[in-house]
Amino acid sequence: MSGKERLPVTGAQGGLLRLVATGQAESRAELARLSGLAASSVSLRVEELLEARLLVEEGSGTSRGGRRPRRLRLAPSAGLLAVADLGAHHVRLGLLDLSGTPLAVEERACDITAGPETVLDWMADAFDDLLRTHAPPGVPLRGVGTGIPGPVDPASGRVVGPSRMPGWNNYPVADQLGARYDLPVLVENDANLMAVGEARSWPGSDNLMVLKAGTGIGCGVIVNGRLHRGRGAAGDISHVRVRTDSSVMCACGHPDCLEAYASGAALMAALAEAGVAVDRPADIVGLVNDAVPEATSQVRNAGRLIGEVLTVLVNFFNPDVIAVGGSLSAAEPLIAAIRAAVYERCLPLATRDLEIAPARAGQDSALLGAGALLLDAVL
Amino acid sequence: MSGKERLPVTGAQGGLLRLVATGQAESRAELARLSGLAASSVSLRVEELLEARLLVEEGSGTSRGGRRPRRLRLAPSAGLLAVADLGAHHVRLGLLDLSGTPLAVEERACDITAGPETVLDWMADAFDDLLRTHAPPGVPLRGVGTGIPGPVDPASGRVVGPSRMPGWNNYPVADQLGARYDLPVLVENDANLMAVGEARSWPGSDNLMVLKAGTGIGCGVIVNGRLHRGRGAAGDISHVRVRTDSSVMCACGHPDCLEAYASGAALMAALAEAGVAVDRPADIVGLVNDAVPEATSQVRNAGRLIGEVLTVLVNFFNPDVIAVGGSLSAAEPLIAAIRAAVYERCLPLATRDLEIAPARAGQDSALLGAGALLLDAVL
DNA sequence: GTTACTTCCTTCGATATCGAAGTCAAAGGG
DNA sequence: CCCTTTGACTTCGATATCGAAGGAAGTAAC
Repeated sequence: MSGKERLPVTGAQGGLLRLVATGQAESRAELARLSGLAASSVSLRVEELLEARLLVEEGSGTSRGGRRPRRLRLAPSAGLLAVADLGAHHVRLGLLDLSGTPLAVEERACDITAGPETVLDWMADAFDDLLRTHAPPGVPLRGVGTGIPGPVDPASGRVVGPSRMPGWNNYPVADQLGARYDLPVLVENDANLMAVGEARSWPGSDNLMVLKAGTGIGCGVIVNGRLHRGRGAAGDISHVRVRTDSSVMCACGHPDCLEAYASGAALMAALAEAGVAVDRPADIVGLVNDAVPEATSQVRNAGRLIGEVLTVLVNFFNPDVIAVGGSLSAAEPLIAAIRAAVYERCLPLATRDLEIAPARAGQDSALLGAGALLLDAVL
Repeated sequence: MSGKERLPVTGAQGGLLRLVATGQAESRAELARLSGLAASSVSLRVEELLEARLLVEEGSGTSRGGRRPRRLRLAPSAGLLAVADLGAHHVRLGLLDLSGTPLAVEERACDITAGPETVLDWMADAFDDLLRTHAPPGVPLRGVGTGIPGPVDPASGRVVGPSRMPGWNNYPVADQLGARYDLPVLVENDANLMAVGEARSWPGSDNLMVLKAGTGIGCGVIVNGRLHRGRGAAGDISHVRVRTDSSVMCACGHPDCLEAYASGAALMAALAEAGVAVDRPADIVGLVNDAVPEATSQVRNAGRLIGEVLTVLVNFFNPDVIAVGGSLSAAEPLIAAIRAAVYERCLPLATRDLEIAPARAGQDSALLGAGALLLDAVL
């Protein structure tokens, strides 16, 4: 993360603006409760933010038994964020306002193997396109962020030892974007962004795991409401050894990695061998819905293997929620099999209040997550 | 945790006092740096704390190139904490000053199966003994805490579903201690306390796992410098399924739990079967040091199994440190086998800066941890 | 309609914090 | 030795925050 220009706010104002932007607070009273500031101080700061045209007052909210609150909203003209979610073959691009609401989202084909210079330049051009076509006039861009389908060193914004991204190793992604934009820049692993985006859909749950079941298997971890990065590699579960009868060598050099059995790529390979050819992992969901036996049994087996890995993590981490996203998550047998494995084997204490459910935030969750993290950099 | 009386400090004073108590700061300048307060504000607050006789000025520290700092210490008369670490057959009892330094520690035999009323009353009597014999006159007791060898619900201070503690299930431990002391009371799982105590010995490491290898296998997790509780059960790894040839049923009702193979209890049973009888898990260390082949091979195997479980957690959680404590940790082959398994199988990115080492805090780590957590409740 | 109560928000004097400037006390270099 | 530099505090006026009190605007019950 790097960046220079920030919103023209001082100390306490930033915190208040953030509470409004994230939707946690809609009135001065809520701001006072959540920020811990005195109600009088909140009123003063809000007055300044209204003056600065970063907030607007808009009608009134619903009464909670007394006077109705005056509803506060982020001014539409406060700023924009340009965010991307880079995948192996596609990119999702989005333009968000500062509250994280998408103004425009589009998906384009993009070959990540073309190398970082090409892809990032192309991405920046696409951002410029989006801004030209969808940005209201006079609204400034405040930040730029992208998700990367591989490990990212959070401090330097570099890609570190990615598996399917030739030419990207150790490339300073954040620096290059920063050179073009002179704004706060965010570069983060895609599963981590997805976790942050998803977390907003689970208010009250401070500890969650977000599983991304697509071509690969990714996982993002939210601890105490914040993204857990560890030393930059946290959340990786794809190269955990699973208990199986057969033995398969994974690309990482170890035998019997979860990814070699339960990823979308592995499922596609197994189905092809059984005579059922599909192009993309998402197509497997269609096969399952059409009750193609090979597909259902493969997906169920993948769910069981994933679930067995999760048992360890559930006992250890004891999350409130496991949200399952990614293109395979639409296959019901997958989640059913995960649930079965976890609930059977985990400690009752750990599963007592555990919810295992499909992700709620939808396809844009990584974009929303990028917006949420960028907001922290902007304020 | 419950409690009423606190130290007579207001807002900012508490934070400063804590920084001194935890040893993070020794001078006004350090307090200013760490607290984020202005140097002038720090001086004012420190003046008040000196006035209140909670801090004392004591000589001067070493210069960092300029004027020497005036060293600040917690006043010995600021208060005491009474803490205990309840085990299956023994209790360690300690009297700490507010900076967590033990004034007195002793270990007594104690049968936890006697039930909570008996044990807790006995414990309180033991605290009173300690206070009579070792407390300087006029120094008030500020808090009471104990570790429990089983799961504890952090909110209510109750024991929840313990395995080897008949009669304790759902017992309101915190309430009973609170009824006798009218002070802040802390009740926490023993491995968690150990983790908190150990964390202080690893400055700069914000994410650590502390493994307790004794009669059972426990684990405490520090995330971002703070104890991770999850929903109250976090850190449990003893009932994770391990990969083995044979199949053993665990007391929890599932086959092949880690505890059934790698705990001190399991090792003792296996050694007895091989004709080598020992009384306590700690005795196994002696056998290993005497190069008794059965013992060494059993311990090494236990280390391998523990290490294989840790691989999953290292990839997922990506800690800075895994500290191994408990009575078995003195056996070098145990840690060596853990290291071998983790370094062989984990992602290089995850093990790049990972340190796997014996616990540094020694036998009193749980007592120190109880002191550290109590300090938060007291300030 | 009247009364009681709740919640939202503002006013205003008391208090806490900040930060720039200054003092104090050491280390290090000719 | 004297000077410069560095860091550790203090002083003091400017600023931000607090909190008690009160007005504003609603709900709920009778």
